Amino acid sequence: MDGLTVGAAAETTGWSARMLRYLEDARLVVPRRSPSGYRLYGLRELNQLRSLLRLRSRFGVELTDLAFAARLRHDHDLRGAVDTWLAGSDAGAADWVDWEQRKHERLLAA
Amino acid sequence: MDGLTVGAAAETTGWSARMLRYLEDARLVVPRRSPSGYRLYGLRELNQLRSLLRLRSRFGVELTDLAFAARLRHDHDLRGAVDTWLAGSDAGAADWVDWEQRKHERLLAA
DNA sequence: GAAACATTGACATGTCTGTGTTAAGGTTGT
DNA sequence: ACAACCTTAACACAGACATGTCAATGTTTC
Repeated sequence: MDGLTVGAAAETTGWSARMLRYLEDARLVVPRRSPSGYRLYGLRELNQLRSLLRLRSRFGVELTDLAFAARLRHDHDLRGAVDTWLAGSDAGAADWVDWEQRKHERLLAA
Repeated sequence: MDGLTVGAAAETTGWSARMLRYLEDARLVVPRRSPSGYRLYGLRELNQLRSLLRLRSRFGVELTDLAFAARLRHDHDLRGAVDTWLAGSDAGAADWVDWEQRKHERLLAA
């Protein structure tokens, strides 16, 4: 029986059982299941849960923020688009001129 | 007359004037001001607004997501913490717990 | 000086997030 | 077999997010 059931995991991590199920829905911390369908939290998941609590309390990170960061990490197109947007938005970006120039040409063409 | 006023900027970009003010509150697109306090949108801001629209429609990126991405880019501590957390929950993590677990999974799958 | 714009501030609303609770039923351990 | 767990599903609700709209007031333009 390696793995804590949802109530035990809740008690040792500080989350509520409800939130553990919610976190699974959000695909942020997904435990494996016993043959009868019980959630089983192993060391890995317990560590994820504890560090997630710290992330929230120390940095005010929302769960949606983390989900987005995960998406950024996996979707390379999205990451490029976001990075480009942020670069254009940062005053100190070195490639800003180039970026603006291309958009300007598109503008004039329209 | 360098810079469009909020209504004109709204019309050429496709946003509403209300949303332009909201985006300024969110610090995503911040125009400069005329001496009397009118918002003045230059090329840079107009480009930001247009590409922001594309980001949303093409990738379903929310404004809060973008704000968080901007925060990630500037707050190095936060970025490290988030990256660490994602590494611990990703399949490709180098963490020993994860490594151990993946070894088991590979064995079981074989 | 009036029309047409701008400003801030507030109220309204629909949707989503985070969380608790409760109901109807399956599983486990003593 | 009975208590104490677990499961999913649903209702509830406060707070935030994304928008619209309206009011009171200042600015630009003709």
